Amino acid sequence: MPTASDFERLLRGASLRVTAPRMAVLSAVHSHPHADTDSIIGVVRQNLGAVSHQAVYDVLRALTGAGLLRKIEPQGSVARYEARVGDNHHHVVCRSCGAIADVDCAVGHAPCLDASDDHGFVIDEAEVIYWGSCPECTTAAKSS
Amino acid sequence: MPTASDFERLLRGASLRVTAPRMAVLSAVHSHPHADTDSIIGVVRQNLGAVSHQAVYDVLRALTGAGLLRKIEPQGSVARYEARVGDNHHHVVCRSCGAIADVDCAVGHAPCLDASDDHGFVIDEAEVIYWGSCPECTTAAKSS
DNA sequence: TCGTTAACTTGACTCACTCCAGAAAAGACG
DNA sequence: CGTCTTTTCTGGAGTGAGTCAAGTTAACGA
Repeated sequence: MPTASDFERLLRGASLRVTAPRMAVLSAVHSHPHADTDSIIGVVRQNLGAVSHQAVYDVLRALTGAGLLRKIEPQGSVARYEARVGDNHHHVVCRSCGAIADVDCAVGHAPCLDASDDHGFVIDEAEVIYWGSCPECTTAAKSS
Repeated sequence: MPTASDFERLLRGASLRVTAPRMAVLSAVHSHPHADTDSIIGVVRQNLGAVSHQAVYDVLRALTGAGLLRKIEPQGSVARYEARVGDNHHHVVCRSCGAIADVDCAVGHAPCLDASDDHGFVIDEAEVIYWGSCPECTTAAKSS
């Protein structure tokens, strides 16, 4: 778990101003991976008091743009953010409860980056989402 | 390009009632792959006259549930539908203009379906989205 | 310490999508 | 063919994540 000064260093490294909302958002995402925007707002407000939702949206966009956070939005779910960036990992999401877990890349460092026919597109990233059932839901389904 | 009777057979095969809106939606999706809901509504109205957006949403959900259509929704885009189902193909989407193209599976019939650590999840599908730049945007970016 | 400029606040607004209740049509059965 | 039941369609209101815009506040370099 990174400290406040780590976050500050991250922000300065991205030439972003160091403000309380930004620190709080960074910290919230680090401690709540895959949290949706609303939860992040909640966590930030617990730590800072009143913060406008607009500020949080703003900060999230700024940090995502700077590469400090990553935004993921699986179908049927609202936007979620995570702090693991730059290591090209993927996600499993549970069809019934929506739980998300990280999955490291199965086939080397840039999985499936070779499409069989790329239609002339210049591909720079492959995003993989595994759909399935989480342990809890699998158990629940069996016992019912 | 399938004919009206093909669509009718599809609907009956899925034990769905054959109605004009459904035929029109099927036809629209077949002739406009990756179209968003609004465009589909537009095409359907061109063919049928007045149809409520509600009916189209309803039909799209029914057809998607029956496996006749597939819904895709890349980040930052509204829901789109396509008629290619059951062949496990993926998509490239252009970061700048949002264009979508089909990509056949690169590594056999179920690509990347083996996650290195599945956290106990039972995985039944791997969805891959390639991000990049389409030929038009690549050219435009170079010349500017 | 001061000025510039980026960041934050407030509040209204948009837009894809959903919910609801009633009307209409499709399919089943005699 | 006519009636009944079920499903679908219509129209309109509603929801909620996210955005826009204008004005205020605060970070940071000089």
